[in-house]
Amino acid sequence: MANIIQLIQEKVSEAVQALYQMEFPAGQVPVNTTRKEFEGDYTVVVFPFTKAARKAPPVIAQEIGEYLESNVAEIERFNVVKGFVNLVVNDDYWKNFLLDIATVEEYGRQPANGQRVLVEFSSPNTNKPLHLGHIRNILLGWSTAQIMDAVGYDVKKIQIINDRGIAICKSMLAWKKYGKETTPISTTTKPDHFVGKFYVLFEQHFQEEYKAWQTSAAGQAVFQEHKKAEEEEQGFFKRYKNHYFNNYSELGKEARDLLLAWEAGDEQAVALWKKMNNWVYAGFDITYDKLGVNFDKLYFESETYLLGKKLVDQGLEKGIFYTCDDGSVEADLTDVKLDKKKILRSDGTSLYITQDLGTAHQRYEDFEAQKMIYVVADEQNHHFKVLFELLKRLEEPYADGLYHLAYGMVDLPSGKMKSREGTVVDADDLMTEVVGEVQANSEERDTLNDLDQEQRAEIMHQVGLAALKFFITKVHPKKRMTFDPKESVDLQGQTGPYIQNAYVRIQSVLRKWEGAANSQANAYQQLEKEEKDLIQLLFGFPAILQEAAKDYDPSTLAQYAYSLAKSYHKFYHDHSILNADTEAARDFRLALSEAVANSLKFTMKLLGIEMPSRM
RNA sequence: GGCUCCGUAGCUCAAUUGGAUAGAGUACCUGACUACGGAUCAGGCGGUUGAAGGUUCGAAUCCUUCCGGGGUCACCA
Repeated sequence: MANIIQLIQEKVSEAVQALYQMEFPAGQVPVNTTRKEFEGDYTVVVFPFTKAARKAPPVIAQEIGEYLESNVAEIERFNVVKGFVNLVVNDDYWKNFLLDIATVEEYGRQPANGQRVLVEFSSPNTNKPLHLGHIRNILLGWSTAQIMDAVGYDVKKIQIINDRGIAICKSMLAWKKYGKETTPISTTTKPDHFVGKFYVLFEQHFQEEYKAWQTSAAGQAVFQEHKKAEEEEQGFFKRYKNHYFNNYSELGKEARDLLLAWEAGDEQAVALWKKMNNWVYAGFDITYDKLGVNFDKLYFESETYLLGKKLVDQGLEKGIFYTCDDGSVEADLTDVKLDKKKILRSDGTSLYITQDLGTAHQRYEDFEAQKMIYVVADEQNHHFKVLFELLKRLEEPYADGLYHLAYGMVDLPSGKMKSREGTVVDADDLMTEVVGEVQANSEERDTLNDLDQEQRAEIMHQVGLAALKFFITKVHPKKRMTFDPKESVDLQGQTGPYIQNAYVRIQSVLRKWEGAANSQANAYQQLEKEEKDLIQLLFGFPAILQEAAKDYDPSTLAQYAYSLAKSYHKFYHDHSILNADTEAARDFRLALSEAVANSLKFTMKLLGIEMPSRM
């Protein structure tokens, strides 16, 4: 069956050729869905043809409308408003389309295209638990992976775990000093939270030490010597913190010594490092599991941080990089406005960018993917521009397939999340909270009392996570978003549970219907407006999926799922299904309901949201 | 300061990529089925799309300038 939009485009192109001898590519003919205040399904905008036609827009619109009406069987009639032709597609077309797809579980899914794509997301540090920022990252990454899979790619989900460096050493040191051999089990603490607690403890002790130093003779001397003109003491010491950590701090020295010991392969340091990281991984696994996500491969920074030096050598040979007087290596990207970039330290050790060069190359060797998507917050836009430019200059074969899926940070109503001020929203706490809200709500409603505890718990988890996930994924990735915990537990209105409820209603109807298999749906005449709205939404889905994949933007799917659910709720309210006037109407509406349920389920799956059949 | 992203209803977000009278949810007010699930539906209130110019049949969308906010400009990651 021909796609009606493409058909209209082709025929308009044909009409313009016949009527005005104008070449106009079919693909560029503007066809929009008709605004609801006018009669029609699709609208052709005729302004682009005015120059060639040398006629007034309404006249052109009339002529094109007449051409389509008599040359396209599916076009029943039309009307003209200014330069717009509103076209009415006949009911048979919509009916046939609906019956074709009604039982297709994942209408819109594309066949495999033979290409592979890697999606990197989450990528946590191992010194503290996951928080709200990670959740946005993970939802985006997971959803993007599902979307790429749905349009035909072979997708591999990966994360790089930042398991080394000074941060984890801080947690390690704090545990050694103040931990008294306690463990997650002995304190019945979720293990990643246990490790995070020691990171916080380190920061507290360090802060105390720093405060004391500030008022000491040594601290005051440094202040007097290094302060800028007119600089206040408070501002100076805030700025000086890193320098203090590296040059004066006792705790800083101990932490750095621990890092050096680790790098030298010191047995005790490595053993402690392993112990604490394993605690964190055990904790992450629980969180990932609750979020319903998983990965195909993990990369550990401790294993990859030395990669990249080979690429540096290659770059030097090719003349892309050069060695500075002090022995450090640099790339000059000033011609593309990216300034100069250090690639190696003067002592020959790697930098962040060096690692990323190396891991990109390594991933290509591991997977031979044509595309790699990095889901990383937009504060790293510059870093990725530089990284991609360097990989291009190194003529890496995948360089054209690199994409940084940058997303805006998540703010709270009170402002930015700050770990130092304790305003960071913990991922586990957040999930517990939404599920708790659902539970309270569900008890009032009392619709699940025939189920056992476990089944109920699963449903409430699904509903709670739907609320949380939809709240986040409905926002365009690029935008910085405000996360209001109060609103995120809403279960009414433009929410995940609202969409689930549409699905649940359909399941309930389908359960009640135990009719014969030979459907009368085909005999149905005269579509109701609400039915047509639903069919047109379903019809538009493949294009929306394509768009979501092209733009790496799950939010368009969230918007689609919401409007489909909304239209269904209205349809359900206005029209009786099982008690319809005729058998044909009943059967048609059952088919329509099934199609909507399938599309809702598929779309939500792409967003990482599960659909319960009751709630 | 340079570069970059953003600014839409009180609040949270849309707007078919330049199309018609800028739409949803929320909050507030009002209404709805002895009906297949009321986590629903309908109505009301709410806008100079940060400001001013420009481009054209048409601008929230493109260009210029300004205002406000974020990010970034490390031999940190």
